[in-house]
Amino acid sequence: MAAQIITPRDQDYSQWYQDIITRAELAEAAGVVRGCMVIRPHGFAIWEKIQADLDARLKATGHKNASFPSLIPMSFLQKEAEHVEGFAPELAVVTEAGGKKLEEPYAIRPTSETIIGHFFSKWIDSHRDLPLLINQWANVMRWEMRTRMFLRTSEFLWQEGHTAHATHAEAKEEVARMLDVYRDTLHDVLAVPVIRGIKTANERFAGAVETRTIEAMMQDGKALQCGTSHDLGQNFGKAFDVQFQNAEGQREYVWQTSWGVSTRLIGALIMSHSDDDGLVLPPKLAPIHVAIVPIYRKDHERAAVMEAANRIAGELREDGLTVEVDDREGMKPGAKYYHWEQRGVPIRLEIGPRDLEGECVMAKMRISEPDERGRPMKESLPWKDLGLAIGKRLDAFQTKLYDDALARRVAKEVSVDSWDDFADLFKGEGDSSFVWAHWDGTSETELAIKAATKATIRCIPYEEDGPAAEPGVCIKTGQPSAQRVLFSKNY
RNA sequence: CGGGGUGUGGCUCAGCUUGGUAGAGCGCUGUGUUCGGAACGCAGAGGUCGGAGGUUCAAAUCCUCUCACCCCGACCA
Repeated sequence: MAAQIITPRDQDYSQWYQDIITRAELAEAAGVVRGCMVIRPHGFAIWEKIQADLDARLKATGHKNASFPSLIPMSFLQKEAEHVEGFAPELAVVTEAGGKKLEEPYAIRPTSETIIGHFFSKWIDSHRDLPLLINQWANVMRWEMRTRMFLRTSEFLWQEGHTAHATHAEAKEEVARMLDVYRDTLHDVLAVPVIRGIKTANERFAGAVETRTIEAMMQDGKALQCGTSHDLGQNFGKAFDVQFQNAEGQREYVWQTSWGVSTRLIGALIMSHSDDDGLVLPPKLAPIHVAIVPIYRKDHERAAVMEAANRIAGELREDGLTVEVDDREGMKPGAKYYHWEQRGVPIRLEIGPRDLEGECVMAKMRISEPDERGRPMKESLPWKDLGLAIGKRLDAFQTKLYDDALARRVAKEVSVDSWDDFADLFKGEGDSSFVWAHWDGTSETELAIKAATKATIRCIPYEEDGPAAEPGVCIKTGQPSAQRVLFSKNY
């Protein structure tokens, strides 16, 4: 009888989320530092894989990595009025260093537009210096009032891109390009389908002219903002005096962009694919692809089985797979199955005396339908060309996770035209879905809807990512609307 | 910042009302039997009860102060 270690989703979704993180050893609350977490090796390995993939994409689009100080003079933050207003409440500030009170306090960076703006102004003189395409992998600190592991912690890891361009049109292209890079990463690597769109003024980044977003639906129907890309216009250019001389010899302010994704993506991963048995990882991000569980009773069996297990592991490693042989003594095979399933290992191989005779192994995918007897479906695979067979199954698994996540989202997407229907969808505490509805375009209406239902406008969708554009009337006020926007409760 | 809660072996907690030898389960160490979906026996190790002060012959327990963390609301990747 299986011990109920992970709280089922339908019983307590948020406890389930915590349990997954704990059991998979992804992270734990730091405890000694408010709102911070420790990302454990298994969680960090996933982050490193996301990083590696995304970093290659950023370089392929012409960006270069750099590193700026994690402390920012307070006066820098105050140079852009909306920016400081947005971030001031959540700043951690250093007022003393080296045993002395500082002349001017430093903020621990909540984001780096200001300090990078400062250096851009030093580095940019001519239109020939543009575009300037910089990325930084960094930690940032935002003293949030309420934290949740990976989704919102006081300190988190991210990448922040910062670019400067000669024209607004060019900057806008960059904003769109980078949002698509994020979309591609989420689709191809995380296997998380997203909707691209534009944020309303209420949800816009502090200091931006326009904020674009990718929004994913979690299994409970709530939205998670997975990445953003901002058109900063000339706001920071003016605040930090970032000017260049154009080909005609005139001085102009640069047009800037910034964009980022964070360790929140790991939260998105968990809440997109995992089940009541534990973490589920897409093969492209799994730190361990294959776990091999040897099965034996007697000593002579053990020797033969271990020999075969290690030999197979070696062969699979040569095929480029990461393989773990679970040779722990005194632990029954069943316990080992659960161990690796909770950690999200995509495929498990069992090898025992029976398999030695047939020169095969039993393979079990992390997610599989039950067989005729209601037991987990397993498949016998020959030793010959095992790496090939596993590779195929991992590819199929990667695709399946995306398809399943998309299907779940589509099942919870709905267009509504009456306020009663709308309110009904968000009635209960945990009720949420992706609701496409008309909106009159005003902040007042958006806020009124939020106050009534806790649902907010996640984005005004890209044409290709939302329902076909058709005019209508606002769900709340009856005023005219050009297109439907995406409403949901969010994390 | 408002409201609530919790601090006791590594983890989850009991003990506190009614002061009197610091406990359980899990985990850990050793050992033997087990081993194809979460095994069991035996023997062990491990705790200044968040901190400071007070009351008392005696404080995990009562009182005062304090610190930290967690949860619920308003902000955010």
